[in-house]
Amino acid sequence: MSTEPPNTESFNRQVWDLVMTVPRGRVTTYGEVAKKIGPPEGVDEAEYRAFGPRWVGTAMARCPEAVPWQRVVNSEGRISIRKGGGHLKQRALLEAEGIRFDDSERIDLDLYGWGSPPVLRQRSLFDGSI
DNA sequence: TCCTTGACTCAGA
DNA sequence: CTCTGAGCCAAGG
Repeated sequence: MSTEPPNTESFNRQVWDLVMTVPRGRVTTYGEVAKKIGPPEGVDEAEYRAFGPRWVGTAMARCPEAVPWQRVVNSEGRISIRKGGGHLKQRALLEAEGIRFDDSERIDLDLYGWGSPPVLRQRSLFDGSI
């Protein structure tokens, strides 16, 4: 098991359900999603820490239409590039939601991260600072 | 059968 | 900041 968890069906469903709750204009990471879900039965913590994020990525690669897949980025706050050009559409969708990318193609997770403080976001939206 | 390829992350150098 | 290795497996060419 590495690219896929023991019970792929169940794990994927959990990933999709969770991502469904990420609000418009916000992003989360593969690692954060994995952490919130926690290791499936029979998978020890160490292994899950190592592969959970990848399993989430695999799940996202197969998500249903209704899932806001564009709101999941990597731990650096960058869009993971893959073959097929999906990353280009992802960037467009995120910008359309009001998410800004800095000069190095990175999203400020303190600002747009799922769990970031509202205060920070408001101030930034107001004067463009931070 | 062998080799490549995955929507990841973190620690080290 | 960049680049590697480790973690370690299934599917397809």
